[in-house]
Parts: sequence; C-alpha cells; structure tokens
Amino acid sequence: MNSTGKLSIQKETAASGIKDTGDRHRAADDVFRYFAARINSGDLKDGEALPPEREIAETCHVSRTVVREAVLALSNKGLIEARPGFRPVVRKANYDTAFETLDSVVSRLLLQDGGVKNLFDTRIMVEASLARQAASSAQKDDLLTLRNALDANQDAIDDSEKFYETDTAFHAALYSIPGNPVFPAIHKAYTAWLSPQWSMMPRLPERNRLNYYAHKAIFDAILMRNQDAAEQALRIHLAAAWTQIEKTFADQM
Amino acid sequence: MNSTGKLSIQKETAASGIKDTGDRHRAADDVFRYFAARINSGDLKDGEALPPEREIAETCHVSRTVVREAVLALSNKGLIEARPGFRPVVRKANYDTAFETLDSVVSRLLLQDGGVKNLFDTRIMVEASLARQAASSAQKDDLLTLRNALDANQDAIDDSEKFYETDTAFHAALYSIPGNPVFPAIHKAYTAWLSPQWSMMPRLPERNRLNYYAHKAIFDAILMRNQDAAEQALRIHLAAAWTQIEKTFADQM
DNA sequence: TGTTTAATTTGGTCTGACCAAAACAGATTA
DNA sequence: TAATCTGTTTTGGTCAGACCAAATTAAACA
Repeated sequence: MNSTGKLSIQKETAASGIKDTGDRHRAADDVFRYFAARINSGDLKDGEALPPEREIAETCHVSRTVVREAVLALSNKGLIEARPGFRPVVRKANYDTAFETLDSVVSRLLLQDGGVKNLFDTRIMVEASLARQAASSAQKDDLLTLRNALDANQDAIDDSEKFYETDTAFHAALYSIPGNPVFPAIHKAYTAWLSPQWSMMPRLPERNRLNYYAHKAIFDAILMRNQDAAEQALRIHLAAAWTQIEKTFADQM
Repeated sequence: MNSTGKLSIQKETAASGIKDTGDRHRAADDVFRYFAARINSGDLKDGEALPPEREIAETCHVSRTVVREAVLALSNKGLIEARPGFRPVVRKANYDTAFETLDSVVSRLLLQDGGVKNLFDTRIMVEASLARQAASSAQKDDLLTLRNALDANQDAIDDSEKFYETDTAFHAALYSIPGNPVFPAIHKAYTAWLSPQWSMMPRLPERNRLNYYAHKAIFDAILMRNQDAAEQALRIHLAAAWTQIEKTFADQM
C-alpha cells in the first residue's frame, strides 16, 4: 500500500492538472499549494493548528520530509506560524507580518549602494502625501491624536530615549489618519528597517527640540488645512533627518 | 568522527553565543544565518552557486535534512534562487524580487474584506504623489518618455489587448521619473497583484478612449507644471478605474 | 574537433529511527 | 472539588542511509 502511495499522488496531481506544462514536479510544492488553498478558502481558519506532520504525510501520500518542506515554505511565506516545537498554526493574514517577511531581503538591499537613500526617499514621498491628506481631510479626533502625540513629544525633549518613542508615535499618528491598515504597517516597516541608522545617531536635547518644532510646524499646517505648507514642513523635517543620517554614516555610504 | 560532529556544531553555536537567551535552538536556523551572513558580506557573490548540499552538511556538521531546510528558507526569503534540479545560486538583491516574496501573503490579504480597496487606495496615494513630483521636477527626457507612452496609448485605443499594455506602460513611465528603483518595483507589484481584477473588466474602445483622455489630462497637467492639476487628474482617473472595478466585482466585495 | 555515450555528481524523495519538548491523562494532594 | 504533580503518548527536529532521475562531467568515438 505504501509502495503504491507515491504513485497515487503523482497520478492525482497530474489529474488535477494545475501545472502540467512539462516543468519539474515537486511534491513539496503540491503539498504547499494544497494547504495554501485550504487556508485561503477558509477551510483552515485562523488560529487553527495544522494536522501533525505524520498525519499529513499519510493523507497526502508523501513522506514526512516533503511535508516538512511544505510546512517550512508555508511558514516562510507567512501563511502559518511555526514556533519551534509547537504545532504550526494558521496565521491570520496581517499587514504587519506581511512586511516582516521582507526583512531579510530588505536588509540586503539596504547594504547596497544608495539602498538606504532609496528607501528613505520613498518614506519622504509617502509621508508628504500623508501630510497633504491629513491637511485636507483629517477628522477632529485625528487632530486630537496628533495634538496629543505632539504634546507628548514636547514633554520628552529632555529625555532622548522617550523622545524617540514619542517621535515615532507622532509619525505613526500621521500614518493612521487615512484609516487604511496598510499605512500603519508601512510605518512599522520603515521604523524597523531604518532604526539601525536612526538609533546610532547622536541624541541631544537641542536636536530633539528642533525635531519637536518641525513636528509642530507640520501639525500647525495640518490644523490650518494648508496642504502645501504641511507637505513642505514635512519635507523639510525629513530632509533634515536625512542630512543627519548622512553626516553620521558618511563613511559607510 | 561523524559521531562527534553533531556535538561539535552545538558547541560551536553555543560558543558563538549569538542567541544564548534560552530559546529553542534550531540547527537549520544556524545554517540559514551562516549563509545569509556570507551572502550579505559578499563572501558569496551574486550568481555564485552554493556548495552541494552534502558538502554543506559535512562542513557544518549537520545532516542534509537541516541543510535542505536552510536552503529552502534562503530560497523562500529570496536570498538565493533554487530552481528545481539545479544548484542554488546567490541572487542579487533586487527590488522586484523583494516584492515577489510578498505574493502569497498579499493574495491572502486581497481575499479579506476591503483588501483590494486598501491596496488600491495606497496606489492612488502613491501615484498622486508621483504625479505631483512629475509636475514639479520632470526632466525633458521624462516628459518625452511620458509623451511617447501617451502616443502609444492613443494608437492602441482600438486594440484592447495592446491598450492594456500601453496603459500599464504609461503608469510605469510615471513610476520611473523619480529615478528611485523602488518605484518601478512597486508598480510591477501593483500590476501583478491587481491584474486579476483588471483583466476581468470589460474592455471596450469607448472605455479605452476615456482612459486615454484621462492619461492625456495627467500628462498635460505635468507638462504645464501644475502639481494640483496633475494630482487631481490622476485621482479622477484612478477613482474612475475603481468604480469600474467595484461595478465588475460588486458581488464579491 | 565535434558529437555521442558512459560514469559521476547532485537535488528530490523515501524509510525508519532517536531525542527532547509539548500535550495529555491519570494519580495525588490540599 | 480543584489544583498540582507525574508518567505516558504525541509531535516536531534531527540524523543516517538509501534510491531515483536529472544534470554535469568525463570518456570514447567518429
């Protein structure tokens, strides 16, 4: 029975005919697709655990080896969460974790020439856009959130550690205004990827104060519903930040 | 000698002490990190093939099983390219392929409520920003590229197949203006992820013509260096596209 | 020298085994 | 009865050795 097992799966996959175009057939891929489909279709719900590897192997008529490969692929692609030693659990599709799967590639991209600048420039563009949008359509509670973040920022001028947090929080508030969950995820990714540069920069109360003023200028422009001013204030703010980064890492870039 | 192999690696990893904080130790992770580091450091150059699995297993004092897991992880994260049956090859860090690693997660995200809209909204924001930037600082050759794309677009109005291509090309031209390689990659990702919706929409010469006029309006505004007009023209264009998408997929969203 | 053929390498898969941690069930105790 | 401890079973992580088919290389041949 076992000896015919392998053949049967090959027959099955051939019958399903998803990819019959002559290219190499890997059993692991089939298992991967099988579970990816079951997850996407909702057959396997969020938080639900996958069957044990041995069971999968039996039902799919493959060895545990290929099951492990498939599970690993599922995990690497963020479809499941496989903490070592635990049963893999279906993970709800989540914007935050989506960006996390980029970590290793991005860290490589940041290493190559101009990598950091390329990324930072996209950030400038995104935030400039967010600033405009905030100025044009921020709701009352959005403004309140911003104001609170700004105040917390001001209070932390003399505590560089705390200032960094409130700084991040202020920008985060900006990203949350559109109400689109993609943006907070983008912000999280930016802070994670650029934190190496940021955290190595000298932190001084004077500099904190300047940054606070920059934030205030952005906020004021948003409050005045002045899109152009908001964008400009933000660009000045981030341009200054970039100058700092450049100065700090002059040798490495 | 082999019997002591396993112990030696454990000793080694313990000695290196990268992660000694009590959490589970997976040999596969060690091998993964080892090669990720070698790739990032340039020790293994782009296009260079990894050693054969059996050799890695020997030099790292682990079984081929864990080598395979590590290689698979490397592949899934986009650090190497592992075509079935071939030696894995170090892949140059590349913005395009970075986004490709997101495919499976994104396809899941698009399935959930409002997923497509969330993504499309980010696209609107990005392109609005690009339009502004184009209007403010497009160079002569940028304008020429846009103009050519626009003309090709016009010529293809009666050929819906070709129109789709030239349409994409026009937007691509917009993404290439900043000269930041991240943007073309983003564009590629957008078209890949949203193509299912787009390709199922009815294509008619009248509609093509409307889209062409929309493109022309964007181009004209850019040519006039009118940022606000460029942004507005683009927003109108994409809003109309979204309306179409919504109409086509009314039942599924 | 170019082409065909045989030998070898190498990735993909299988089987069966072992270990340690996790999950489970049962006994023990408060 | 509820909480805690304990021993058994399950399960993931790893290993070893084997086989196959495709890919690579070496050899033989034309």
